[in-house]
Amino acid sequence: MSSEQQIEVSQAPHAASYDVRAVQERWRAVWDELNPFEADEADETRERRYALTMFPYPSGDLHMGHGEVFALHDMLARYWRLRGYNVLNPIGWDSFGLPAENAAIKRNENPATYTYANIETQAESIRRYGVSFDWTRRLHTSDPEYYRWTQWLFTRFYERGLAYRKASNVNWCPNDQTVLANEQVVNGVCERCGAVVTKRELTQWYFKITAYAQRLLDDMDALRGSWPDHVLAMQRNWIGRSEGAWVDFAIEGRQEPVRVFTTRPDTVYGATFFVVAPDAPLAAEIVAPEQVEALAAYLEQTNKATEIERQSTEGAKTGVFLGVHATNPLTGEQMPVWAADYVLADYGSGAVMAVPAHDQRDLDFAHTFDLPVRTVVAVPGEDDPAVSGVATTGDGDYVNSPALQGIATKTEGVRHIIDKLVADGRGEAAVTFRLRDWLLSRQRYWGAPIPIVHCGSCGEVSVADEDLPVRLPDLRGTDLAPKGTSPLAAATGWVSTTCPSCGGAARRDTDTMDTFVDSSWYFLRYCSPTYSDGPFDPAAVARWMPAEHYFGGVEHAILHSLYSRFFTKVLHDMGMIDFVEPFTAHTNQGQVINQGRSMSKSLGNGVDLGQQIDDFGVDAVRLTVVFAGPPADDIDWADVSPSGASRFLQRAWRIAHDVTSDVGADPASGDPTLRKITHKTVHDCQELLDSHRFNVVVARVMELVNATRKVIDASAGSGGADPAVREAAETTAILLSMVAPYVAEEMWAVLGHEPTVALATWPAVDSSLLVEDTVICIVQVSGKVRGKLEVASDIDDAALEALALAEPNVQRFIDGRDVRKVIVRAPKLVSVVV
RNA sequence: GCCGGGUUGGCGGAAUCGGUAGACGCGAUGGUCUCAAACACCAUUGUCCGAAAGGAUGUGUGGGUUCGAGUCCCACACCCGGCACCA
Repeated sequence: MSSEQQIEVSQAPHAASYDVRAVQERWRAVWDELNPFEADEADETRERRYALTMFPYPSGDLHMGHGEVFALHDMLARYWRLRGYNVLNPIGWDSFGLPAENAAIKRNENPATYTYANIETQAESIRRYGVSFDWTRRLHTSDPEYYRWTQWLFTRFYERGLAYRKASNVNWCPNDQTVLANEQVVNGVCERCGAVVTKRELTQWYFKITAYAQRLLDDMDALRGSWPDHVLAMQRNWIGRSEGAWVDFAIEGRQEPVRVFTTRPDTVYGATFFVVAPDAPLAAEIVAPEQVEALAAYLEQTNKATEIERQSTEGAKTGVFLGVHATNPLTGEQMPVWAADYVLADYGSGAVMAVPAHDQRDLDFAHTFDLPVRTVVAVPGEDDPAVSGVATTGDGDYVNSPALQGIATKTEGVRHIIDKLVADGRGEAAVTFRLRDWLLSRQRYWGAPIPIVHCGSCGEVSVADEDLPVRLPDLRGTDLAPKGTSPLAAATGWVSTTCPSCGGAARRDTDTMDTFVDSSWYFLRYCSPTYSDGPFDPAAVARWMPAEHYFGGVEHAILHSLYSRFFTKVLHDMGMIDFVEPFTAHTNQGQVINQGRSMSKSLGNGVDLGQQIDDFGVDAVRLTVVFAGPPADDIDWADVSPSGASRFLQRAWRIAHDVTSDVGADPASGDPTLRKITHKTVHDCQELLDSHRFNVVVARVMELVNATRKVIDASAGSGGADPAVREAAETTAILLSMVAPYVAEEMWAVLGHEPTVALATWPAVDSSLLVEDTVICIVQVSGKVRGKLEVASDIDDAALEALALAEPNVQRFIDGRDVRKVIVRAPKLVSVVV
């Protein structure tokens, strides 16, 4: 910083308030010049910490949700910086994606135009919001220098067999005209646009995330306690591990037996029919000639049903007999084989053994089609399902089960049957997962092109590293309109290329990648955003990763988090990084709502972040969201008071202006009570911040300001000369800088410090000031508070007991009764039992 | 149905080691200032009894453990979130 730079501060000595706008302008300029928030790549003396927050998608300007997450995240980042850590706090944009493409079609332009204009707007708003980002590391996933490496990673996954193409029945959004991952279909509708999702048989690209299912599950153990419980629970549900067995069923007319998965191999004796998913290849394969037509009709009916109808558990079961029989491997009985849509084609083998007595779905189906029910577990206290119509699943005595005589528990029964199946060569223990492979190809333009070339003679060939990135051709307007195939397919000049392998004519793959691919590794790129020899500099990543804390929305609890965890594990296996989990700790901030409901145009209850800032100032808005409650809780804007926050900040500012002692005045000579409060506040705030209880930190700073005000006002206005008041005011400025950086800078400057409170350090706590000379001791009689005593904090038990028993009101309640016991917890409590 | 989280004044919340329940703030009421209002400042503010001292009661419901429970245990109710024909 040049020495001639002077920071002008509103110096009117007894001004009642400050000009919020002027202050915001002034300090933003100082931060831009000094860049106090840049991570120091070279500094080896300070411990490093990586503070990560989910990068925004550039649709329009920032909204209240951004205001909340940035305020919370920044409080933590600034706290770490104050505590002396070398903090990496980067920002970027998740800038590929459909909204920009849809906007571009309407505006007849390239999506980049809209995207980068929005990014500039948001960047300006974020800077105004005073978030302590390191702007030198800014990245955008739609930049060719970024997606070059997204493509590079794809080719590495491809080489390892983790990216592959297959044909299957996939989710199709008729509105966006693209396929969707399972994760993007919510209650049968497109998560993005709300259109009812249908199924289509298409060949698509997948990432083999299922190969990592067990590790994704196991490694969550290390996250317990530092990730939200519900996020871990959601991921666990999503992965959906289940233990059971593969059981072989011979099917007439088929050479090989069909393996089906069951979690209840102990109920094979109760299997009375066999069900295949109508859309599984197996159904068409085994159907008897005379039933081919019936199956085709049923399949058509099933496919027409929307996902919502199909997934509905209401309503009668449907199905069609396939005209063949399967053999129960334990009873040898012939069981009819049916096709029914309650069996899912892509789970297990797409077929199940039906045990109607002990599975409600099978029982409902059996009732609909009048199929036999055989109870094999007699559960005590429950009616026979064959009679009651309610399937039982509990432990009980096995009946009709020759191999399970005398066994009384499910666990034992399961193990027993698995052993038997293994011995007979008809099955084995098995684990299946609900998790499916990640469908990553999209038939849209504004994403990273899949770096694969299709060659007539060589087949799929990945583009050579030195030819990356495969850049998007410049398409705009109606060229981008959804047609069911990728817009890239229409760019014929772009599509035709030469085969990297044989040099012959070939075609580029015309799909682009799901934007979740882009965001699965951006946190790694931040560590070395301009690195050109790979997606990231391994040394830089080793320095900063894993991120100590990740702030973001709960809407990414499954998708983005799971995918990022998957990428991290793959990169670990590739030897590029030495950790297996990317985010050590994770917090989901709540939503900002208004009047009990989500903000929406139709309800007219929207709250505009920019307007709030114009009305109350950045500091007051940030303080409001932090003070509203715990970070994970929703904030109802109708319940909070930015004007109250603003009032408090003015009070704090006046404290600094009332300080009349000189810089460096020795606080030791100051008011001892205030000093204790100051040091206790710093000490407590440290613990509160370490456990992310940011709202309580604000409350404690408010208490400090209140206490300081009292001292200033006490001695007829001369209290401002007390060095303890200066100490309190400086402490307030530093603590406040985490939440309300602008007013904190004003305070810091008026207190005679420069150049910026952003370079201040956490106040040292004098532990001798944390010890109270006297404390209030409460005295209970029969568990009720009957007296309070002010006693020396080092009083011994005997003396305290004597004092307590002598207290008049305590005496009154003992009232001559026998004192049976006295519990003394000196110096805070005496409990008298009568 | 399964999984996860929760239920504390008029409101947001605090009490995170089992030890004064209601910190801090909002709102409300009264007051000072003002011709008046706004702002600001001061005081009061869980409920009930009481002039006060003080007492009773009180953290979703019912039980339990303990000298002592918002906090621990058991059962239940309700609310929020996620998943849901995954065999």
